[in-house]
Amino acid sequence: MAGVSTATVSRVLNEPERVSAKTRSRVEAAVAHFDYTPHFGGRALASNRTNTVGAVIPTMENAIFARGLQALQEALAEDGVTLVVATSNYDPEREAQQIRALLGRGVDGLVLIGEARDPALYETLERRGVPFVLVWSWRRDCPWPCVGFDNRAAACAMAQKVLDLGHRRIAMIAGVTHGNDRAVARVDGVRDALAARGLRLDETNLIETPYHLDAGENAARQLLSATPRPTAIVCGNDVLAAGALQAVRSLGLSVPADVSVTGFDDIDLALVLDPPLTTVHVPHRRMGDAAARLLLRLRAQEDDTASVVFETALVERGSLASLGA
Amino acid sequence: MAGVSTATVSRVLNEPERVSAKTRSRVEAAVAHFDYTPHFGGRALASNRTNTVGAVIPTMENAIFARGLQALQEALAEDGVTLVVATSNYDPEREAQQIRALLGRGVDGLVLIGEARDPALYETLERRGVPFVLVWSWRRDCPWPCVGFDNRAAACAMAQKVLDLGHRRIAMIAGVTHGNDRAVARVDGVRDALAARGLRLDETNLIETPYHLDAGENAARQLLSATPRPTAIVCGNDVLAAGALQAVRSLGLSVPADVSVTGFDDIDLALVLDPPLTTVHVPHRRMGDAAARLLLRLRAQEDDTASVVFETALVERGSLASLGA
DNA sequence: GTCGCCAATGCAAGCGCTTTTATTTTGATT
DNA sequence: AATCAAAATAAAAGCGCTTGCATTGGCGAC
Repeated sequence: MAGVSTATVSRVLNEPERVSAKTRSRVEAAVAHFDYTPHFGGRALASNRTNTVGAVIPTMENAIFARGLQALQEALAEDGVTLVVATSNYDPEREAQQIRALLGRGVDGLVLIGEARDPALYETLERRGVPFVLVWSWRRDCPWPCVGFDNRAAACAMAQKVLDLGHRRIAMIAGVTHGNDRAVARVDGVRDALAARGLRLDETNLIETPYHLDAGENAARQLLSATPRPTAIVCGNDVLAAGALQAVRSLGLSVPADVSVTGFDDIDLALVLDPPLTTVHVPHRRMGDAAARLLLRLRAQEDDTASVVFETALVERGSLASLGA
Repeated sequence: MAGVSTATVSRVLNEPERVSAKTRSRVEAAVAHFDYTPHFGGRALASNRTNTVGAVIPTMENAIFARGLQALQEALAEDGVTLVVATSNYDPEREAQQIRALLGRGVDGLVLIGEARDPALYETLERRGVPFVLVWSWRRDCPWPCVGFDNRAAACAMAQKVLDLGHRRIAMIAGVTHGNDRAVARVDGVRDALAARGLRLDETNLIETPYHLDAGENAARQLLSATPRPTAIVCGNDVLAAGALQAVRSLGLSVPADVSVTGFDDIDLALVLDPPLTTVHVPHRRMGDAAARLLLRLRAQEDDTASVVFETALVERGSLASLGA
């Protein structure tokens, strides 16, 4: 209709500056007139790019991932890249499936949570030449590009704080550590802090449980049934801590007078609890944003593709108090 | 390598039963050996299907959508369909963009939130023949397939309950109604209940605000500064209600002794608040699931493609009490 | 043994786009 | 006006897959 070849139309759509203003406007008029949209498949086939990146997260039901994804998506959208999200429900097997499924869909890049993963998977990724970024975890000398923070150090700092306030009978409700390096690191961090004071986290004071409200509540109830009962419960995330708070309340005890409780992540929930949670603030949105940028740089084969590490901050609110205060 | 034509390979991958067992296993071996994955673009181009459905939601940061999406995705995955998610941030303009972007990506179907939308968009959708399902809203005679509940009736029931408990000075914190039929319906529902008793929601007792904790808190503070102050605040969702609870607390008042507060949605948050929220329970997961099934039926051109309406339930917890109790 | 039929497979034509190469147009320069 | 380089456009060759149709081979019936 514009009286030009398809090649020119393609150029108008992809590199408008290479087409003369006159032709361009004619083509654009035709495009608008027919409400034309390029066929995705044809495009992907011919150019071998999909402008799509995939993310595999454990679950959307945890606010931390939801928020990070939101930022990720927004940053990618700025570069015309679409985000495809899949969930693994904290199951390594399922995560591998989802990654393969996304590769099959021709994603140009991947965002994955954490580092714990079958080496064969990393091999596949490298062989295919699909760039990827690991988010949420970070450790020195990680061989892959990552955007995260030091879970272990952050958990250690939190435990130290608890110790500084005089607590000695400290228990922990951790997330399921199988296939979850963040959960592992958080436990290790707490252990580090205790060890520095010659203490240790014995089996009865450590419960590993899914990141759910109920699970946290049950775990806390169990921990609090010990005699003497712990004076502080360090939790693997805020959701578990919220559950713990429920348990304490239901046992007729009070936080922090009888038991202190700490969280991790600093989601909105932490703020509305009563008492508000002392927790570790993690910059979710900024991580999502940084992950997007790093992935885009990797995709463009740019030089500056160093991992990004974020600082966390201990946020003191009401759920942690000094012993006997 | 398997000594067969590409046509046969294609059949093995798509309609295995049409290939003899012997050939099939040879092809499968070759596929496994080379770790072959079909090229998505080629596939999409030749078959004109992508096995992808798109969803445009306001935000992932609200737990209700996160949970619904999770269910949606799981149900779609059972049929080998991938979900692509985009967000509009409650902006109709942006929603339209995202819908067009998804259409451009060749999605085979769409899941959209609510019904309020430029007719031109619906036209485009129909012209393209892309099936879609509207979720979260439902009203009698809605011309499009939808999976939702009657927001208006539910809000009305909640307001009625508040009235039944003796409250007369009732205020409301609503979500932004522009482009959001759910928010509109909830306000209307409350108005219905009040009107039935000869009352009305005047301007000073209705604040419209984004669905954020802070926003809810500010709105509640403003409402509570009136003299005489309202004895009950009905909120457009649980997040706003949580904010309202904060405001009440910060003013040195107590819930429900001084002010009652109600929510809507029944997210986890409602349960951990103190007092726990009286709210409207909405079956998020079941809606996501039902939406997936309906969309798959539409895609397959099946007959049974009627809209699905869910019942909501009023959940009484501690944040609402009878006046003067 | 031959024929016919059906199941299994191969052949080959696209699907709608991008991109390289070739051609035409433009316009600046002499 | 003629020339030439540069800019703009057209031509055409695929990209990797699916699918309608043609072909083959195997097998039962006569």
